[in-house]
Amino acid sequence: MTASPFNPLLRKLEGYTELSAPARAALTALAARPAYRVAARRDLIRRGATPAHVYLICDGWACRYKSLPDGRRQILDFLIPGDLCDLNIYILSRMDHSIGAITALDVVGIPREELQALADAHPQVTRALWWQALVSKSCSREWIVNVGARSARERIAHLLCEMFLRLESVGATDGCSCDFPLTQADLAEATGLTAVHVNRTLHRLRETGLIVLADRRLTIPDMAALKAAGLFNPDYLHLDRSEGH
Amino acid sequence: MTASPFNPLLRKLEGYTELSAPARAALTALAARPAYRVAARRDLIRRGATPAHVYLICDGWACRYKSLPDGRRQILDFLIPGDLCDLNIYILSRMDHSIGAITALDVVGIPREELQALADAHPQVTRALWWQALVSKSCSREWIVNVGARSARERIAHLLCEMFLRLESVGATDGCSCDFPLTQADLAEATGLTAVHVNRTLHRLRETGLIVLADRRLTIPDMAALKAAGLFNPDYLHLDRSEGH
DNA sequence: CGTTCAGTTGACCATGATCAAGAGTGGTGG
DNA sequence: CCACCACTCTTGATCATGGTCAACTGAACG
Repeated sequence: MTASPFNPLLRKLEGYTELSAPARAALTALAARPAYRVAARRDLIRRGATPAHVYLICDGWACRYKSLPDGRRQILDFLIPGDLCDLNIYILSRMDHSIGAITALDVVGIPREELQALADAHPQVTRALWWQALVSKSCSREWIVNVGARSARERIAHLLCEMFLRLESVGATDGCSCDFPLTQADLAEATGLTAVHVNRTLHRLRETGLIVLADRRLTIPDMAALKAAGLFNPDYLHLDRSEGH
Repeated sequence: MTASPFNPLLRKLEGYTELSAPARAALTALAARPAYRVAARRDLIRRGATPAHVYLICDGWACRYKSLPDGRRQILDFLIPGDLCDLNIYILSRMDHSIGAITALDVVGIPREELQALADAHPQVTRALWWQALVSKSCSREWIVNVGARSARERIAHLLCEMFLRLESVGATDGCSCDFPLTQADLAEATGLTAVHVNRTLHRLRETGLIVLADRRLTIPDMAALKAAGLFNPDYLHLDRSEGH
């Protein structure tokens, strides 16, 4: 259990909307329960399950994914500290995809009723959670564009931009660098490419100086250039608080 | 304005969850306002707009799409009768994509406050709307798999299965046939293929007897076979009411 | 030390893209 | 009413992006 596991969520929500002191305190208290640890590469939630908790990632990276009958896998999203697994607080439905740990994970499970009660008591929290749900939908749409319309180089550049900005929004970056635990196989499953082709594409991105990526650490010396290479437009992340009302 | 524009939405929501008589009446009344017509191939909502209404498609087909700076377009979803455009009833955020009419459209615009009031008054409605939002998220995820992990043949077969089942759930099919207004270019933009390749792939699907598609009309003689061809698993549509609680 | 896993590189291949041309259809305006 | 235009579908020829198969390196780990 980390010292203040909830910080990333608070930080993210406050990027979206203002939170009153009581709302903030309530959110902090909510997650002030023991985090538990999931080993790297293990599943946190399996397809077909009906989880009674909403999981909050406190530390580490996870991914949503779906498998096809013949073993092909598609990663649908990456989850980083501050992300909530599934906001099914109103409806208990069967998972149609799985969530797997990339790295070792610290997570807390929040009972649905408790989150619901909190949302009922604090309209600001409701709004912040809605915002988070809408943003995650918006991300899904952008991923469709990524795998459907962009070239290999653009896909990877775009994904790197997205992850860097998301990490930045929860304070998990360090200047123009960040930890980056994804393997090339992970990148392949997220972008709809093969690991071999990801390797070659990363090679070219490195060659042209757009990224420095080694030892699970990513540096983006010139973000504007990488954004251009990935046709990246950050609107869909809705990181700008002023957009809200 | 059609005779009972709201039927598709009611029918769809009742597929998800039970509605009390008053809830049903309120939903019907909500849409008992004049529908207006959008010409085929016109935009209903443009990227960057902040719509004050939630639009309900009463008749016709529309699509969500995003454009890249160089003109490439990716269709993100198709909207059919009974579909609500954007459930931003809590948060007014700027559209990060556009919605365009495929065919001529009959739509009604429901003021956000009114839908919100209805949801507040009828918890069943809230639940049904949440369900609809979660299902649409689930569809987005499946589309990522479609364009990211499936072959051309699989993508098209999958899309045809999805649309047919969705049409069936609002009563817009006729045995194993349905109206199908998409052009091959539309299919291409939805599947991340070129129109030429869609043409050839459809040709092969027709050749093997999996589909009959001509004159904007689709017939699926053997749904099980088409599902197999598209690696289609209908779970993600959450059409089964028993899944709810 | 042997094993496993991530990364790398080369050779070759195939799916699907691109370019191009023509047929059929429907709509529109002179 | 007909000529013209635009759009959709179709097909062929050729190309390229990215996939497949395979072998090797180095690091991590028991």
